[in-house]
Amino acid sequence: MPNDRLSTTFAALADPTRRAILARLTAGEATVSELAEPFEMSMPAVSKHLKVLERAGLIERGRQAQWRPCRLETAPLREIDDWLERYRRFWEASFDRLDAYLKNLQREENSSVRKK
Amino acid sequence: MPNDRLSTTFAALADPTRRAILARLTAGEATVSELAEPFEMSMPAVSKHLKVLERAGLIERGRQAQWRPCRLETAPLREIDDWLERYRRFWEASFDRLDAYLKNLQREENSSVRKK
DNA sequence: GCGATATTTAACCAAAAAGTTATTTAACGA
DNA sequence: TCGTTAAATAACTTTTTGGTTAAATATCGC
Repeated sequence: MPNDRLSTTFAALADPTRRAILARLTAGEATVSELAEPFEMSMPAVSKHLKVLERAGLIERGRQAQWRPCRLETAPLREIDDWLERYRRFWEASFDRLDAYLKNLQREENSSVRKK
Repeated sequence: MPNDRLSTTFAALADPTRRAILARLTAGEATVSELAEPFEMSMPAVSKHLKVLERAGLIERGRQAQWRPCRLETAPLREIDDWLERYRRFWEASFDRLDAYLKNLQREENSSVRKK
């Protein structure tokens, strides 16, 4: 919960409900009730999730009568994309991919053996 | 704190200490003490951060005598990169960038007016 | 085997996250 | 103005996070 921008953005994205809300908003604006509909949780809970997204700058809210339509704001996602840049070279070379693939295979084998 | 992979990764990245550790590891493997050195916090605290990174699959740890060298693992970052894909079209067209820029200007004007 | 070094684990604490229910605010429509 | 609908806020609870200090574990060098 540090308050620098990147931490706030990552924290906001570290919840599947909030990511689902963002995904829904790629289809266009939606009201709070519409956003809440797919989830088995109370409206105040959704309201809190929206506040987290808003404070992170991932959504903006307008006003139309008693509705507060939400829309997606991608600036913070762009910042994450920029942050990732530094790490891309570690996977973009194809030999790195192969290497990772092999390590992954190995790791999965190990863990399934352990689980037995 | 949900336990799906994306949430775990985002949560791990939502802390500046942990991101600094990852950044350090782009320069190569490092021991726990080496990683701890720049921070004003106890070793156990760093150890906990490393455990969070390890559980997220962002680092792997080896053994050399009494040292546990850590190295970067980028697979989870790749997953974030993939997740971002869906949102890229919202900022990649140049008119979107201009649009965002104008909205931003507007918002800043509004909020400074409100603050007066 | 013993002392030193590197790291983890245990036990604890304060603050924050994520949910609840009940209440309040805001705006509509008749 | 009154009832209804949409949403936010208040007050509260439980769990998680991120830190602490003190103790335990593992491995080296001798």
